[in-house]
Amino acid sequence: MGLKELAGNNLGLTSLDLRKLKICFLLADRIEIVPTETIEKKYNLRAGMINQIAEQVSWLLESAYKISELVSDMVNNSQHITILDHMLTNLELKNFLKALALQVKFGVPKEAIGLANLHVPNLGRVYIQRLVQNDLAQAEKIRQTDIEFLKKILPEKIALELKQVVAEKSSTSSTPIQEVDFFAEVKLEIDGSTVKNRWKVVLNQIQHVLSYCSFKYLLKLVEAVYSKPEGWIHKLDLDEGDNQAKYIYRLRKELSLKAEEVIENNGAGSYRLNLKKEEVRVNKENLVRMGEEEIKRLVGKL
DNA sequence: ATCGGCTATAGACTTCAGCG
DNA sequence: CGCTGAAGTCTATAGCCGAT
Repeated sequence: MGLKELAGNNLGLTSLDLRKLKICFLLADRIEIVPTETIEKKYNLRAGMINQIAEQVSWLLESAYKISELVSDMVNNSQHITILDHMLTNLELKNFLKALALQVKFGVPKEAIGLANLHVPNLGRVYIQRLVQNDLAQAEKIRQTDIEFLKKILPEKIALELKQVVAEKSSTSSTPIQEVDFFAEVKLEIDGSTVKNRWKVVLNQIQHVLSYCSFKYLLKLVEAVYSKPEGWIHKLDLDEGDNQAKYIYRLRKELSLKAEEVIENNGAGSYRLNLKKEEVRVNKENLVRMGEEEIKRLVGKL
């Protein structure tokens, strides 16, 4: 059904319904990279208004995503699971909301979210569409593409900038770039500054100050996320002796975590952080500045 | 206050010998 | 061979204590 039929209002929709539908159609067009000029004419709105609508709707979608995440956490900890809860815990729904929020925000198709999220200056929807049409939606593909070809489909300055950003992204990550999750947000931040002998970290937007021992354990777990397959580190690599369970227990307690939440155990004597590399940010400068040899050594491996 | 050594206990899970 | 129960392993959670 197009706008004209809707405007004819054969379905007896209220004007409020029509307004909502108009925004839906508008945003859908925008995601499919219909040129802004066309959208302006079709919906009789100017670009500024269109961007504002996208911004607001994206924010609401992002909120819906956050709620779905919270509810699923609550449900995971409860015994009573209804069909509704299943819908809310559904990973697909969460991912859908998150992706849609970003799609609406940037006004690009799903496969181009990562590209838009690179925030390359002046790389707007239209240029992104050219990249998508040339099967260059993934950073890795752009990395492998000759700069001369990029210059043909993008203005030279943007092409050079894009190449550079993509190269930087891959050098900070040891895995191939296609595995990088562009949706990832920082969940754990190792700040590394100290407050009265306690070390600052931020987990899920909540700040904690850890004892040296707990902090060291956390840093070792982070290092394993970077260096080991699946991020598992055996307790004997964590520490000598046989107190590891106790120290992990103390670390969890200082982070207000329950067992198996964020810090997992695999039943074979290994522990890991249930986080992706992209979800962890380490302030290396701070850590090195503290001058602790052991900490410096760990930072060197990141 | 923090750390690390030692100890204990409950519970989940695995292994294995012995039995029918 | 499959089943069962005992023994063993591993973890989470603790407590106590002495050193710093």
